[in-house]
Amino acid sequence: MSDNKKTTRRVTSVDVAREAGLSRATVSFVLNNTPNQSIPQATRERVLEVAARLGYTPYAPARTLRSGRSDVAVFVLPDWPQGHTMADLIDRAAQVLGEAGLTLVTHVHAGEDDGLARLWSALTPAAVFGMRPFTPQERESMRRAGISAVLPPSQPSDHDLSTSFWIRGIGRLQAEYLIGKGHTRLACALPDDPRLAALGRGRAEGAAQACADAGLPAPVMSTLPMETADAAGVVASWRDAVTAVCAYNDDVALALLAGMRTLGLAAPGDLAVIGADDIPAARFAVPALTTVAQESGEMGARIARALLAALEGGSPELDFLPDTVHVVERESA
Amino acid sequence: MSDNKKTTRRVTSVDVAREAGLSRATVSFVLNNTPNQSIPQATRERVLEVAARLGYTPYAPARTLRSGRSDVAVFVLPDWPQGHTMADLIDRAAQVLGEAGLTLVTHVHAGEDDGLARLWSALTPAAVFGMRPFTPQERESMRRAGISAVLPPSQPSDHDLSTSFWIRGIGRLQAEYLIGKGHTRLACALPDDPRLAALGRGRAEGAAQACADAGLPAPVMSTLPMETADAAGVVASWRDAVTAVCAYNDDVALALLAGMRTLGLAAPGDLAVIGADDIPAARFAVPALTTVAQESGEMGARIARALLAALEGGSPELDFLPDTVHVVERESA
DNA sequence: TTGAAAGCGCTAACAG
DNA sequence: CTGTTAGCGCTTTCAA
Repeated sequence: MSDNKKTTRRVTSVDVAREAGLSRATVSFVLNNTPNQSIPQATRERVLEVAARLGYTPYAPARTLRSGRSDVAVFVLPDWPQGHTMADLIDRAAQVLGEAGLTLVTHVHAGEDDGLARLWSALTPAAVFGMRPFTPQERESMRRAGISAVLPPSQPSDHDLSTSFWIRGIGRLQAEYLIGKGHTRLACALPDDPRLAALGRGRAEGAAQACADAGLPAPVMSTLPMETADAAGVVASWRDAVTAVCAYNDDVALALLAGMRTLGLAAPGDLAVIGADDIPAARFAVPALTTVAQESGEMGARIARALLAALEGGSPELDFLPDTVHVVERESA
Repeated sequence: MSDNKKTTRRVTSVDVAREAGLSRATVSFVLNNTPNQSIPQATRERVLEVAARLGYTPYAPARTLRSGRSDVAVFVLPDWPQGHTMADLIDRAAQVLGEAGLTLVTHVHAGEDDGLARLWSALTPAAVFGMRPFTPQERESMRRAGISAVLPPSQPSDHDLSTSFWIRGIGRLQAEYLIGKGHTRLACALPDDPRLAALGRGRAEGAAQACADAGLPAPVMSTLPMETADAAGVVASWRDAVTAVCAYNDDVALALLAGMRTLGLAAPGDLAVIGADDIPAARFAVPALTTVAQESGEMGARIARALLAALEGGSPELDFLPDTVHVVERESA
């Protein structure tokens, strides 16, 4: 009749020990499979049985406090909307990390305040991955929080995602594809959303690089409003000067196509359009959108493995190689 | 020259106390703004200054171990791709929770293994929100982990998101809109992706409810493959029997439109189509897609407030009322 | 083979 | 007004 008044007290290893008639040490040994301990099979089973029966769960804070290491990895995401690409990446990364005993969580951070410091002190992650390089201050706060595995590393380099192959490579691949089709005057359609500005610039730089490598003039850079009429205006402004465009992503490409339709222009005849990300809507567009897709799951796995390596004390090797990205050829380019 | 060999030791409150020539207790009091303590302003400033200079950060595990409460909230997300809607929801929820001192992280969980139990014991969250009701086992594991604020609550009810207004309301609103336009024979286009099956069913049930309420026959239920040709097949199978369709979401609606185009059919003349979620691509479709949009930010705030209330010991009141969702009328219906 | 005990960093009751 | 102290639950040496 008398139900427990408050929330029932947590089941600790002491409870298990008492119930099993053993000491906490013994319990801890079997629960952690501590090597170099000769525990009789009978005792072992006894502990396991009692633990299960009592519903014992190790208590993370105590464990972390004692061992100095937590089992949490954090991916810090920017506040712009994430799509399938990121979802796949996270899924695979979580899987790889999980196999190594780490639990992956994500945290979206707009980058304004001191939010990240709060994150470290609320979570004490063992490893952190960010979509953009961390500032020296952020890096310092992580060091203080004792986080040893951080990606990307401090030196801006190829590891810097906003300039890495992962980002620039997309633009480069778009431009190379278009150039391969015989186009010589390109444009880059940049995203309207200010949060996407840096990414947009990164991808456009990749495209510019490809043009330079091919001895072509630099692409025209235009930011593309996400309204059909405004998009049409931008398209009109390109008249004759460009024959193909690298859109920041598929959403932008779709806006472009809509603007062109308004003007009575068709892709790829009047203007070739290539997108990025291969969202579900891309294949259903008219014309079906040619786009760049990424093996984001594979990238997630690589990130996870790099993080794990860093945890082991190695220096994180993170390479976003061309093999993780490819063109999906449809009709628009 | 000699750089510190290992990772420099963590700065603890003892360090601050020593440096400031005070005791840890005093330091703790000022750092936590403990009430009912009369600390001279001078001492207070001294502590703050030293703490800042040394770069002191409280250590979560110790704090949590001692106080029995963590500052972490977790949103458990299903493994299907999340879009803008969820991003907005999470952003706002994080903001509201942040103001209350809680840090929000998300974790994607496919629902297969014991992943959630691992999550609790790696994180010790104070509050948890899930997109779907938790199973009794999961609920039990949370209880054991001492998590007091959980949403949705145990009793399947309106709070059960897969049957709540949040989900069913979408389908209901789609159908009501279509019925309001004079349609009497509806179909529901369900998602192909098995991960989306439950959600799809929920939305379709809402639509069926609306038909029943209007004295109309139940809608035809068809799952729609995400391939133009296959989608066309489904559309063809509806011939004459349906004049309007509620698509699970905008991606499905776009596939539908593509299939119709193949058949030489146009919306809304031959078949009216309404989507859900209002993705960016919706407005650029031909014809522009009429869809149902949600005030997901507002919902995020409500979830956060309900969680906070639960933490205070109140019973979580979570209502997804009609005011969080509305039709965006464009051309396809 | 198992038990006793120390201590991780922090908070809060209790002394002084 | 400030310092001393007792644990929170866990791991892990060290002894028995």
